[in-house]
Amino acid sequence: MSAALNPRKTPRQARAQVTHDAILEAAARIIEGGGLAAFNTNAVALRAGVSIGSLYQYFPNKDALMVALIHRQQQQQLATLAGAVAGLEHADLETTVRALVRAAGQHHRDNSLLASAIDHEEERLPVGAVIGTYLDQGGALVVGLLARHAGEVGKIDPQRAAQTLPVLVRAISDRWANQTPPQLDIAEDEAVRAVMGYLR
Amino acid sequence: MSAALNPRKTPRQARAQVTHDAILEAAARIIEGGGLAAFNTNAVALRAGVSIGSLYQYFPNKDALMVALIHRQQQQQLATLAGAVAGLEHADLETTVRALVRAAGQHHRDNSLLASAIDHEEERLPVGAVIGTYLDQGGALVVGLLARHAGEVGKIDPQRAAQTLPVLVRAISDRWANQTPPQLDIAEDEAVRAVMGYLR
DNA sequence: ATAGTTTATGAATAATTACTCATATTCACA
DNA sequence: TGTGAATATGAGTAATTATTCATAAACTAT
Repeated sequence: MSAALNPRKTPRQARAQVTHDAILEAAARIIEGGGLAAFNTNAVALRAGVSIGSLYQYFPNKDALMVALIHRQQQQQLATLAGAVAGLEHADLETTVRALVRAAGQHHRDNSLLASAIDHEEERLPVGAVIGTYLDQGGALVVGLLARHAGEVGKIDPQRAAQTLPVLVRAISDRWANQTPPQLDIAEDEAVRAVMGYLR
Repeated sequence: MSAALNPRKTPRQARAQVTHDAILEAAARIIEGGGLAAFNTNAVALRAGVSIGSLYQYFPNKDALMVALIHRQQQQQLATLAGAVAGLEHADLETTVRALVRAAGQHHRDNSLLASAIDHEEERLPVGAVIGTYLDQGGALVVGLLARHAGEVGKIDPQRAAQTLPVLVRAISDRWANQTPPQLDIAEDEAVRAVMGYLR
């Protein structure tokens, strides 16, 4: 089956970085457009505007490409959340929670099929260590938040909260955003309610 | 692409029902074992112990098989939850919530890869109407629960709660159950905490 | 400029996989 | 017991798809 899941070669020149990025971006857009069923290496190369050979310069096989994509998506997600709380150091708890919820919801709405694909593939591929890294960083975010509002929250294990809250927000946002028509305001309110309820 | 997603033929004789069921069960086990990446019609037929031709007697294409599988899984999930609250008509709120959480968690733990696969495929395939049916039934469950414990819960829109709570429970259970090693006790506690927090 | 290294190409190959169909078997029912 | 309908078969076909590799082009550094 899949031999190595590690990158085959690291881009050294600038153009190589461009190619590398284009491939990952194309993979993301392909999955977002048609799900895992549409995800194949030839389609990715085509969409990226590079040859299929170039794809295999950087990724030894399809699973390795998926692993890299998971990695990339976690980075973006973390950056989105960090950006959402930047500048809110002195806001109250609910304001901060709402900002996080809104950012997470937005990010996820824009990458709905991709997010569920990654959820699925994470379970199948040995990416535990990689995920752990981002969980730790996301955890630090939550820990800081809880520390700042220690008075307003109940007895909470920050490590637990750091894992529970993101998936909670995401699931609720998903449910309400995928209605027809999407209920974005309800999505936000419900997620905030759940988070605040959990915290108190 | 996928022409029709409807079943091609409905089993009339008992042996046909057996074949039909075996195919769906095999599909479920294949996905649970290897994810969507392992899900192909030849493998399903082999695992089911029937010929590939038999599979196509009942399902016009691979997507139709997936749709039928989604249908089946929703039925099982609903039955599991209904079973969990049967006999708990006079229990207190937290006890009932915990029973529901435990049942949902168990069900998903046994079908972790399958559940995430269905999550993903639901978004891609036009199964909105089918899903709506099960949501409504699950909603009725929640509505009844809230009515019985009206005094213990805050101001809640039952229709909202009926959509928010199931996905919330599931997401949290999933997150903690998919750790290595699985943290089943934490999963349950975190889900109960979130639900109770939401309700109050 | 030159040589060595990195990057890009894409036709070709090998495997995998969705799906068909002509035929055989089993059933329901008279 | 015979007959038509329902069910089952699986080798075979046509597509699709993962992956390779020999070659060319572009870049870096001397």
